[in-house]
Amino acid sequence: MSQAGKASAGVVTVTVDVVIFTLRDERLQVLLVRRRHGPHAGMWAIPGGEIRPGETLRDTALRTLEEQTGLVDVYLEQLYTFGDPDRDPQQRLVTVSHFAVVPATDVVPRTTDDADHVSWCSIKDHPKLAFDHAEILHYALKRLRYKLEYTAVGFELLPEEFTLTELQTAYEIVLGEDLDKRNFRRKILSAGVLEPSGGFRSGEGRPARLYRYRDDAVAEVKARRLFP
Amino acid sequence: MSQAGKASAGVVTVTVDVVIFTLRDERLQVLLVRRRHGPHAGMWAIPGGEIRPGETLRDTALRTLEEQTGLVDVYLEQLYTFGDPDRDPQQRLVTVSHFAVVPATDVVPRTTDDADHVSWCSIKDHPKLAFDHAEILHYALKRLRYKLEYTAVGFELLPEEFTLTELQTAYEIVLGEDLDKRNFRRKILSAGVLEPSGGFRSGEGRPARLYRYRDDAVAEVKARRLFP
DNA sequence: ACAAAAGTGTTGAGAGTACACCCATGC
DNA sequence: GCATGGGTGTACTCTCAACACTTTTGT
Repeated sequence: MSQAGKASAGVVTVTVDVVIFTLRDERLQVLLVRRRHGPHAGMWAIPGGEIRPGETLRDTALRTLEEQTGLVDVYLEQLYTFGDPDRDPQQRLVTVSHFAVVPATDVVPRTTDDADHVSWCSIKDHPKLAFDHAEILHYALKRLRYKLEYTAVGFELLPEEFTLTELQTAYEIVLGEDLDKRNFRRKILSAGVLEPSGGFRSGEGRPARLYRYRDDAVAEVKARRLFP
Repeated sequence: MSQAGKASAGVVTVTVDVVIFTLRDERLQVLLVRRRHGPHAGMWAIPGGEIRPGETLRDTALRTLEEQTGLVDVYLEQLYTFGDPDRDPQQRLVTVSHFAVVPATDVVPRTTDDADHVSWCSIKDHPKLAFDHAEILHYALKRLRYKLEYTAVGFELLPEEFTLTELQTAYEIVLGEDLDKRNFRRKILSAGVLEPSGGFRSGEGRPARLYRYRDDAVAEVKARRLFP
């Protein structure tokens, strides 16, 4: 292929994108922005931006998160790095994608210098996205579902206190399948990661006991081995 | 922090590193190179290099792999991207790390323009490494062990034909624990991913039946759910 | 015949799954 | 008193883990 010598790979722009998940209106949603500038101006995209000197990649992601939602201290992890040479016609663009999970609260998205519209959007019905962002979104969803099965990310979707039915509903929405109430409760309680907060939530029927996630809980992974 | 405007994050160098695993001498080993140039000249490091125009990140990793080992068509996956601002004092260096798994054959490492020594090295007894490469190595090992439990990477460590005892030994070496022979054989055979090649390997005792991995096998993941 | 490695079954314990009714509250 | 959602237990199946002896070959 190309025989460009070393130290001359040309100008490379490194950006960080963050797929921000939440639960709203009984659906799994992501935050999207409409780009104000650049070759994809006017198109919807995953929020993000260039890395700045002195920032770690995670710093850049956290900054993006705060700029768009005002939230700090949320669940965030690095996802995958996309760097195909033709993903942006203007420049060599390498994007380190992340995903974040924020609680189902009333977060008001904020516009920024780069984005003239910001909006929550259902995962299964999103507009056409800039670059290869649709691919990133799919990958993030796959990973979220996957991690839900063997880690405690699920709790990040809910506010600090929640009922068991709310938790079950969150799992059902993300996994896209129904779960048995009695089995769900037995399993989640026997895992020992929840504690009753003491409060109750009153609604239409019998009040539901509120729980919180024990932060001293070790949400350990016990994958069933496929082979050995 | 720094208020560098957009499109001015300065010069960023993007490199791709590849942690190459193999089995040699009853140990899990990785390929290391001794750097010929740069701030870490004379130090051992994980092989890799800068991305070139027209190359995908995977292309760069595959090229590195071929330059160092001559191997093509091996197992390779992206691992994690490291980009802390202080990992190289000279420049902003973002490294997309990968890991590869190559069969336990007699691969002769090759030196390159960048590396005056190349050598296999036991994973648990490696020299001090340049940059944050020790961290990358640890992370790669963790991921390899992890994937071994729910995918078919294990087979990539062996030549095309192998005995069940060889396969079990490979698993034991990587996982660092002993496995029960009967349970191992029952489980691996009932998974339906192996087929007898028809041959036998003669050694000290009774000849062992040779197997190969069925490339039409779907090595599906069945993680046991932790919570729901 | 003996050394050396290959090969082979059973049992008990724990986890997963399917399934239907009573309970506490607000109106 | 009734509608609404909260809360509870049991039986069957399947997978996992522990465990020891026979078979085939080379010398």
